[in-house]
Amino acid sequence: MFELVAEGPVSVGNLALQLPISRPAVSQHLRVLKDAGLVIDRPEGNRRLYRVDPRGIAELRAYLDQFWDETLEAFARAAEHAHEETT
Amino acid sequence: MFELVAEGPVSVGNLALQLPISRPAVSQHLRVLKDAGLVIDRPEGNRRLYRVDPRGIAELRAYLDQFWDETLEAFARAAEHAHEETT
DNA sequence: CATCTTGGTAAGTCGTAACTTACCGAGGTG
DNA sequence: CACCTCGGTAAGTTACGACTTACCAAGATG
Repeated sequence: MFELVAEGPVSVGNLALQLPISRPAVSQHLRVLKDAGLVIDRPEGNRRLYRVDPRGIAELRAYLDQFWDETLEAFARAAEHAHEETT
Repeated sequence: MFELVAEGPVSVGNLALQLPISRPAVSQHLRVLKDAGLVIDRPEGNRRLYRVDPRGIAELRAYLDQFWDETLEAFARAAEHAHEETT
């Protein structure tokens, strides 16, 4: 779903065609993604085109980076302890 | 859950104490995270210590980066089209 | 070796996420 | 302005994820 949206602006109906679920189901998925700040939609005449929101992706990346940092810190602490024992 | 594990190596029971769920529930969560490659566990005497797997985090970041790139690409294509129309 | 601690697994319950069909409103088109 | 396409919303069902209790295996400890 998200991967399809990432390929470029797509309409709801178009997405439904490429997925094994109904159009309303797609609509509901998109609402969740939109609420999560991961996609943006804009009206294009009769239809609505959805695309990925770079800011959402960036936010998610930042969140992951936090874990990355904490993991490294934890490693550092563990290494220190090991050193103490050896010392 | 994941945030607690990120703070450093923790035992299953210790996690359960800090969470509003039972120990088996924690165990099951950890199995999912482990299957997803996001955490690693190692036996420590009687207990098992869990910690975040940096490789899993890196993989997830890489995956996100893909969306980031595709989004930028889509933007580039859109910009080109707009240019054509203006030209 | 009896017993305690620790953690994983099994089985079952329960809440809710994900889907369906049916319906409605808005925008395009003859 | 009748009619089509497109998409969101409502209501209902159904499958599944998250939890519980009960049980079992493995390691520590007297």
